[in-house]
Amino acid sequence: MSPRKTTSQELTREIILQKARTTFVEKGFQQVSMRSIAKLLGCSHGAIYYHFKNKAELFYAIVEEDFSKLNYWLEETIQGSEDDSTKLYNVLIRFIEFGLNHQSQYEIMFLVRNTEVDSLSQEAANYSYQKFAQAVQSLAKKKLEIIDVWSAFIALHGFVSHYRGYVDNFEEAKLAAKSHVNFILKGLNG
Amino acid sequence: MSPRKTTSQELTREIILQKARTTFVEKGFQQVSMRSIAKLLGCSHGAIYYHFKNKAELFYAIVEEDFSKLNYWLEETIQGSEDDSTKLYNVLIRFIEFGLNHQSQYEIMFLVRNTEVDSLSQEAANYSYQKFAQAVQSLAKKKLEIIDVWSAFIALHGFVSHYRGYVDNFEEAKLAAKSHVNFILKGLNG
DNA sequence: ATTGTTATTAACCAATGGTCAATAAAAGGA
DNA sequence: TCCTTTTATTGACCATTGGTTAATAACAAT
Repeated sequence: MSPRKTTSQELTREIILQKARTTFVEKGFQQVSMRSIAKLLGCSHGAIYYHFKNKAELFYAIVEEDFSKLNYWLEETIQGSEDDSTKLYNVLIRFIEFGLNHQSQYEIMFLVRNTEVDSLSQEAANYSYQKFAQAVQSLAKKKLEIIDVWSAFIALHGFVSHYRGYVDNFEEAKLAAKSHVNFILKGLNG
Repeated sequence: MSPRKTTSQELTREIILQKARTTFVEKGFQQVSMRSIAKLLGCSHGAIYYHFKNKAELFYAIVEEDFSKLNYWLEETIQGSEDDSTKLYNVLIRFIEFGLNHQSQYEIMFLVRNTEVDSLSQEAANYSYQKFAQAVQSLAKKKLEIIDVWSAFIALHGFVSHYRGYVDNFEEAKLAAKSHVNFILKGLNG
């Protein structure tokens, strides 16, 4: 009989995002229901729909934050003080690192082909790829074919796309990642 | 008031598989419901559960057939009469070709991390990789590191995993596929 | 005919994503 | 202080989903 909580315990966008993030990261998009998030928040599922249009939009709000983190990270690597070949290596490794440490987000951005989330994520994914391509091209020893940069990206994507679910974080796949990156560098430099 | 149809139109495992296959391939695992298959078959969804334990098992029965096709195809390529480097190229291309022409099946085998289908698909996926690794190793010019074979596989997987959903079949991504395979060959031979 | 097996139905269950009228708390005047 | 408007929340409701199961009709064997 209390259709509204007192100010102190009111539901904010930020509080929802915070709780939803950890839950999505733990269990993945499909396995999390709006009702389960509501239960964790101690509110009704209807309340969440007041703050977010639907499940996809709630999720996307989370994803967006993380992707700007990735872009920033790539940018930072380019600006760094190491020599170019080290930087290039780092860009590739860090892409994998990001993918495996933000599996749920990576899934939505680069894997899910669900019409619900598609139009939103497509744009951001493209932007992130542009950042990546730009980084690789500016750091490579020789002038690269754009198609080879694309292949390098696809090969990285394959790594993340496979190891996601098998490992919990980047650390667990670090060795394999390093070796895979060296394989890709052979493709780029050869 | 007719809890059973006459013999001529009886529901068999084969008829279900046939109809379900085309539907799954068209729309993907998640987008197809047991009820929608039943509607196409002109029976109730309960009837399907008589023939298959659940949705995952029905789908897996379909996947299994297609994967034995892939294994056979790889085998056939190794046995062929071309020279080894052509054969190697073909093995890589054909893996992609299979992936893009059987997207729904590929998804379940190599992408889905859903506990419902997992234990079943894991085995078959492993077996297919063994076939692939064996083929690549026997066809390469020089003795390959197993980790490099693995990287090649992961890189191919990335290609399929990305283009699935964007293209309807292999033909539409053929050019990109050829270029990607050449990229991978540089990694293997360099 | 009787019996047992096989196939099919339809009613049922618990979840899900999503909508919406009702309503109470808060905020802002007068 | 009282009245009004805005804002946030609830919970009942809807359609759809995957899955279960008792009832029963069709068939085959005896």
